Amino acid sequence: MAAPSGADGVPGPDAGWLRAMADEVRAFDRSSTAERVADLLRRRVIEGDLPPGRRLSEEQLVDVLHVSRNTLREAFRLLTHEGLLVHRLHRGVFVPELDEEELVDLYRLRRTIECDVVRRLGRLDPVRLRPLHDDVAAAEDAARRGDWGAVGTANMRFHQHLVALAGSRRIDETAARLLAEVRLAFSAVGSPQRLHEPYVRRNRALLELLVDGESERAAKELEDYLQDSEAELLAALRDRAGERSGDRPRRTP
Amino acid sequence: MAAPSGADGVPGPDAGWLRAMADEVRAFDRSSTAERVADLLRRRVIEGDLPPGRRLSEEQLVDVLHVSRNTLREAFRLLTHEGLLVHRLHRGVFVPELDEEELVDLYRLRRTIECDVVRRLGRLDPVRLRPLHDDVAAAEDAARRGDWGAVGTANMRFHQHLVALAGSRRIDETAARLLAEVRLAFSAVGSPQRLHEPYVRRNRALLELLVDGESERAAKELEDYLQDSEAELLAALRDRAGERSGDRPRRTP
DNA sequence: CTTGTCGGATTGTTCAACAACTGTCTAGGT
DNA sequence: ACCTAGACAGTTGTTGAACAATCCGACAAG
Repeated sequence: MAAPSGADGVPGPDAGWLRAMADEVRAFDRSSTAERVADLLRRRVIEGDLPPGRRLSEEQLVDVLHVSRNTLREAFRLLTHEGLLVHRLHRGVFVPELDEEELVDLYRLRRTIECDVVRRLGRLDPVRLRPLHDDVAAAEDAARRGDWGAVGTANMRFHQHLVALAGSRRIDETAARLLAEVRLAFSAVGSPQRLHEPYVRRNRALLELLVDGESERAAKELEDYLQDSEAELLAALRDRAGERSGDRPRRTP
Repeated sequence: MAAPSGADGVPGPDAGWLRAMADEVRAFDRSSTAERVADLLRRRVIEGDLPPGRRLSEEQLVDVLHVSRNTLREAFRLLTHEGLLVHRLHRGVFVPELDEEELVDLYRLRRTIECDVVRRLGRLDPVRLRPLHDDVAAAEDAARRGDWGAVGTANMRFHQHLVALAGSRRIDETAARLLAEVRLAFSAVGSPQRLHEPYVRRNRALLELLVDGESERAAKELEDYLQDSEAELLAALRDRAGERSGDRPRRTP
């Protein structure tokens, strides 16, 4: 039903044709207005244009986007479900501020999913690893150019393609949510180079372990990888919190 | 921010009081008509009152529930995101019919999360296992009474409390969604006794492994457990599908 | 048996208005 | 100077109605 497979009838030679076409149609008429608005806002939030803690006014956005309030609210709901906005009753929607506790929680589930996916992989057809190769190559290229934003994007796509190897819709969706939230944390931190550069190399190392079918070792490596990433992000977050409370003098000295 | 913990201030002796009260208030003022409607429908769907494949008419529900169409649609969105309803453009919302592929996908993520949570547990304070004890006891009690619906409910709560041991909000929420979908699959299958009875004993066995701190063995046991559960559900689903296509004669014999 | 067309029914989207709630500010008391 | 109660303005929650777009079955023509 909800599965986009065209596997209803004959699995004849037309299957590829039909399925590709069906997917295209689906992508085209995807219910539009609300989702288009959601796409727009999603980009803004992930890109960091909207700072964490900021409230998104319905009235204001309705004027700018020329959509009805109900439609806008539907877009809000989509993004809220993705974790990119938080909704507080009678107060509106806000760009979430990930505190340390939230970040730990986020990485907890991320480790669970990604490591488990990798551990269960075993040896697999090299063709399926192609998207991962492309992502690593893109990251290396962007790193050479010094475009750390692009490096971050490529790294995120690497992880998305990594979990996609499990071939599970629900895992893909859950991972997508988590990775979007991770990017949110990224955007709240300065110095993107220090944040992304080390993981270009580690992604390649991870990929090579997968090519060799060393899924168990790959899972172990990924575990450390994510541990380090979390620690670094946590440190950056703590620094920022320190600055914030530091530059404003105490009320009663 | 979004975390509903009341652990902001002093962890003094009042913590229990305050937290309980805060939870109660929160449960009360989460009114938001849409959420109340969603709660109502959620129960109906999980309980199996609404058969899979059934369409929920907006007009009809608006009349019965005395809410506006927009509000009802908001409730639909909430449940759609939980996987308890599917939305087909210009056709309405339906109670999903889980086919075999979907069920496999569902259990794939369920295994990933539950097993990983258990594997990482290690030895832990017996107090934290108390909810699990209660759930197993409730299931055994209901089984003695022959109330297999209650057995199913207790088993589901056992798993919810199991993953709660990880102490992660995101894991709790994801598991809740998955378990709701599992119940959906249950309701689509007859003979609840055969479906639930074996797992009462297996839940107790699992719990005892946890009491002994044998988290690695517990994870392994849980893996088999879920494998069996999936297989049984798949078989039941296949049977039902067979009956359906069987009682209608072929068009061109 | 397939293809084209029509009409009823249902959903998608928008709008405007009112009710309910939140955070802030002020007035008054201690 | 500090605290509390109450009013105020601004925002969100909810409703009902309206119109456009789309689906579905039926019916007719090739």
